[in-house]
Parts: sequence; C-alpha cells; structure tokens
Amino acid sequence: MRERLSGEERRRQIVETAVDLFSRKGFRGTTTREIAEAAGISEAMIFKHFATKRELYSAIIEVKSETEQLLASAAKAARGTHDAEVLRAVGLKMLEQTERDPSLMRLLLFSALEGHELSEIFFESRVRRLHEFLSSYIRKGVEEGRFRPVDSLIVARGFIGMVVHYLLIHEVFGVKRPPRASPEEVVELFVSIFLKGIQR
Amino acid sequence: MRERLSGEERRRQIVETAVDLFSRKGFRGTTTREIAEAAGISEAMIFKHFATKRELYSAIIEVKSETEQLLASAAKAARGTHDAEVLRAVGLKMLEQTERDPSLMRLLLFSALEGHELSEIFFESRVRRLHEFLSSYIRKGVEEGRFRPVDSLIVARGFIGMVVHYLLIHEVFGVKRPPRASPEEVVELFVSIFLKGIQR
DNA sequence: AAGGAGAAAGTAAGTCCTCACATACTTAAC
DNA sequence: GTTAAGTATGTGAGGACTTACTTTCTCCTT
Repeated sequence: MRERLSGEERRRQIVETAVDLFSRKGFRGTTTREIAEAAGISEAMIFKHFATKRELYSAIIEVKSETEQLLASAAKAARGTHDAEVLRAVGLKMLEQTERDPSLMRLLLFSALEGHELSEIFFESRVRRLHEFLSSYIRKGVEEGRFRPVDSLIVARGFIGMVVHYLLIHEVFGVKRPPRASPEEVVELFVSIFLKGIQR
Repeated sequence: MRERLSGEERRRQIVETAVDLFSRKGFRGTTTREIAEAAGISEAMIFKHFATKRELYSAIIEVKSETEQLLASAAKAARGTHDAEVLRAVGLKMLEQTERDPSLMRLLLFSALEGHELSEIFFESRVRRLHEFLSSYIRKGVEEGRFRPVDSLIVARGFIGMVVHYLLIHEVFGVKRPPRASPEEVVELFVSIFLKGIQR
C-alpha cells in the first residue's frame, strides 16, 4: 500500500490521472482498470468516488471547463494599444498552453467526436467564449474604421484556425516541428498576415 | 435473407458500411455486430472478408488514402492566371467535399487521436501532399516577388487552417452554420485576407 | 493518557455482460 | 456437385461495476 489520502485528495488525484489517460486514448479506449493502476489504487476506489466511468468523465469535463486563464489574459491585452498585441497575446497563449499540456485540446476533440453529452458545455466554455471575445474585438475595429467590413465571427475563427490548425498538425498528427520556427515567430507570422489581410 | 452478392461486391459494401460507422463513432466505439447489422449480414460474413476488425479498419484507410480529386483540381487551377483562383479552388473543394461527406475528416481525426498504426500513411496521402503542393506554389510566388518572404509551409498551413478550422467547428463540434455565409463567400473571405496578408 | 467505537479509506475477488472472433453447418449458383 | 455465399451458435477474454471484507484514522469517554 502506498499512502492513504483524504477523500477529496484522492478524488482529485483520480481526476488528474484520468485526464491524462482519457486525453491520450479517449473514453472508450481507456479502461477503469488502467486508471486505477496508474493512480496506484484498486478499481473499487474509483467507484467509491464516481458511480460510473461516464460520471468520472463528466467530472473531468466540468473541471476542465472552469479555468479562465486564456480569456483573462486576452482581455488584459485588449486594453493595450495595438491590434497586433491583442492577437499576439491570444495566439501565443494558445500555443504555449497547448504545447505545455495538449490534454485540453485532445479532450475537446475526443469528446466532440465520441459524442459525449457534455461536449457542448465543454465547447461553450472553452472555445465559443474565445471566439466571441475576438469577434467583438474585431467588430469594434471595423466600426472604428481600422478594419475593412468583414464578418467578424468568421474572420475571428479564421485567425484562431491558423493557430489551432498549427497545433493540430503538431500535437495530434504528430508532425515534427521544424526547429527554425519558434512559437513567437509562428504567431507573429499569422498575426501579420491576418492584420494586413483585414486592414483597409 | 436479403440478396446474395459476389465476394467483391459484399466486400465493398462492408467497407462502405464500416466507413460510415467508424467515422461517426470511432474504431473502439464501433462493434463488429453493429457493422454486420447495418450491412444486413451476419458477423461471420465480416470475418470471411477481413481476418480482424483492425484489418477492416486498415482496408478503409487504404481505400480512403487513394483518391486524388482534391490535389488534381488544385493542380489544374494552379495553371490558371491568378493566385486567388488557386486558393479559391483549394478552399472550395475542401469545403464542398467535406460538407457533402464529413467521413474523411472524421476518420482522419479519429485515427490520429486513437493512434492507429496506419494513421500516418493516411495523413501523408491526404494531408501532407496538399500542404506541400500549396507550399511550393507559395514559395514560387515568393521567388517571383509577388509575395513577401515568408516560410511557405507554415503559411500554407495557415491558409488551410482557416478552412479546416471552419469545417471542424461546423462538422465536428456541430455549431450551426449561419445562413448568411455561403461556402463561396467564406472561402472568398479567407482568400482575400490571406492574399492581402502575404502580398508585398 | 489509554483505549476503543465508529467512520472513512482501502482491497480482493467476484458477477455478469459484451465483444471479437471461431466452428460447424446450410443454402444457392453455375 | 462442387464451390462460394451465407448463417446459427458457440467461446474465451476483458470490461464495468459489486460485495464483503480489512486496515487505518479520529475523537470521545473514562
């Protein structure tokens, strides 16, 4: 036996372990036995904390839906002076966060593809809000005459798409990153293309 | 009993049925029993044609890796006069194909996430070749002075990313398409942003 | 301060069901 | 009548979840 944890601590540890496994192998691809083993406990312990495997998965989605870091730092940057700064902040944060820990992105994709019931909530909290933030930022720019008239939501998703696709290629499809391209340079490139592209 | 098919026909029919199921529910999420039912045959029939479920999945990937439509039409457009035409052709083809039948995109994502052994081959044949085509087109444009000096591969993936992300949002995450945006307009918007963005 | 009752954390060893796959057989085609 | 297409019915492994039990902590009583 390893160590005895309090109910709450053990619960958190199970969730953490499960995040890792579910994000790498999906809901169906992960067995409760695996989770128990990776957490160093017996399977029964998992079912003391979560009635079903599905409930554990839902708990994960709920936990992962909470954090607000990205949006917060984007909003902060939005008070900055230049458009480039805002986009750079959003893009860099997405890159850095996902490269440090790709589990969120993989969970989002898995839960949508596998059709999990909470997938929508997950999407709303982690994705849509970012889209709407950027979209309204761009709409303002259009109104103020800095950008040409464009559909702000589609265009916002276009920018985010460049970054997400870059991450998809490297984190999901496993393409090796060329050493010449640092995150900063990549984001800078996307930002410059995008801004030139929507300016009057 | 429905109808008796020749070996070859039955095999094709099984593959078709399985494409539909695997693309909607993934490899692990689909049972051989389901496939048999959907195809209107007994499970044993599947195993007459494919030794294992995995072998059936691999057969699907191989079949789906073959078609060349997108690249062909892109290459044709590349002989055209304007850069916008080339990008428009690529973007529109991607949109139209995926909207008509999202199974390819979903299979690509599923196989990469689930870590299927043939996922790489799949990616090479369907994705990488398109990236390389566009990348070399852009590199030429840079050399001829039409575009400013940029990393052509990263930039090509940026453009494709706008389109792929748009599809991801609507086909995988199930966001409803706003009726105001026709495929043509969306692609046109992405093309114009991108071209203005990389022009000198 | 000791000690013991009760609660909370933990486990071993099932149960039952579903799944991939196998075997032995039947029906239809040329 | 042989061969190819097809089925009904296993089977064994593995998966989610249970049950009955043990160990360890906590804290109240004397």
